[in-house]
Amino acid sequence: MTSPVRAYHHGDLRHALIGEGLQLARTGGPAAVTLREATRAVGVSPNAAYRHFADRDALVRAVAREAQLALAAAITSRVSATPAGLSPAEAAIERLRRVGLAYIDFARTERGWFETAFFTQDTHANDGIVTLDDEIVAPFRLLMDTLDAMVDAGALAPDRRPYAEWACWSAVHGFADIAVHGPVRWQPASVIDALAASVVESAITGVRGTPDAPGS
Amino acid sequence: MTSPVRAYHHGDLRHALIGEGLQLARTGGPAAVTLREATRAVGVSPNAAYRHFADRDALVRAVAREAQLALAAAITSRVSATPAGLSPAEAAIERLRRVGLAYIDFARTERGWFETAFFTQDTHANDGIVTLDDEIVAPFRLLMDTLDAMVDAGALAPDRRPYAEWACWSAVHGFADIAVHGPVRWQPASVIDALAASVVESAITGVRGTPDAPGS
DNA sequence: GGTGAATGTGGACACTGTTCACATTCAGTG
DNA sequence: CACTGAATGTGAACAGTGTCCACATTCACC
Repeated sequence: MTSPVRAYHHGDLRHALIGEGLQLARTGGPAAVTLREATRAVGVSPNAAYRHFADRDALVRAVAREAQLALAAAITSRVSATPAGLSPAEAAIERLRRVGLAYIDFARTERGWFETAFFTQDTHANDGIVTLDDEIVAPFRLLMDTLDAMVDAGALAPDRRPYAEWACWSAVHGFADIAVHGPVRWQPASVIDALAASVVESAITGVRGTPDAPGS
Repeated sequence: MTSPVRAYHHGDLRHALIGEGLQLARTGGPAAVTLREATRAVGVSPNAAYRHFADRDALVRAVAREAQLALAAAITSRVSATPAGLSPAEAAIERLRRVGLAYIDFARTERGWFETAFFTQDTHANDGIVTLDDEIVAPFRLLMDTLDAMVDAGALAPDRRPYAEWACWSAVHGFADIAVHGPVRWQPASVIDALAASVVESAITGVRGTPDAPGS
């Protein structure tokens, strides 16, 4: 679109740095997204970054937000592929299952992004009161909607809805973390798949209060 | 015991560095345990550390192991305090509940140690086959034992035992991580307590396949 | 007592984030 | 069109980090 080479002004350095940061984070996690490497890759002096980010941390946070969106996209894609032909209740449960499995798969296939998405340094702590909604990330909102839909479809008793999002997110996020960092890490993929499925089923059972009826 | 000041040889530099590393990790997490700071605090030249650790990473891993033991101790202490007078099945479930709550409390009160305990850099990747047992950390073994005891006490159906450890650990570890890094972080302690209790109950329900009978 | 191994030191290098003063370019006003 | 202030990028520098090298000191043992 614009002229290919600009001598001085880059034009959109901020997004270029975020893009480069995403590439670095993808293979090396949040620690790999370094100010000097990102600016070097873009072909700009290290200090140029300071015109667009207050801090290295600000860059990492911007990259983290993108990684969160990538996670949300992966979940949405998997949920959208839910097959037709199920009863409303079955479909709602199947969607919740897909949210969990997509979350875990993303952590395993895009480990660097997953780590980056949940990287937080405790700066910006007391900048006023932080309401929960301010920091709700895209994947979490997807989970909330899915659970609400389960209630609407009669797949989840309304009195079991409160706090259900935390139980689900905890189980899935915890397993994702363990599968990426913990002792499961070296197991063959097929074993991890089985464990993931088991954990997700257990989480669904825990939330609904009763195991799903077996069958196809 | 030994002479208070040694001009050259420290005597037990390795443990001194680990101890200093623990102190640094406690407030600053794994990133704060730096080779130069640890050696400085001990009063020794930075390179002295290389006689006892191959790497900065090796030091951090040694500190991480200590942090894992601290976590295991916190869990054991809480489990040991299980009141008497419950039926064997009730006691077994109560013990599992205490494992989970102690785990979460440790993460919240000793955040730096908790982060350090699960800090892993992917070095030593292909040094031969790594069996699961090799890397099983102390807290995980505690969880396994507790679940086995539940089966013995009739509080958990034997066919529900397989994989139960992963469901439990995932839920509890995931919530701990969220409570420390995620959006729950800024909530008042009472709210986090309620969420933690809810998550643990849900995990227990998920594993057993049916909600616990209400009542004390 | 002497000798080799263990341990600690000092200096250096590359890399990082960050700050300061300065250079260049853009955008808009007279 | 010229000028001027704001936006943006540069260069040199400083402190801090991990790590390697050659060297110094001390310990343990023959």
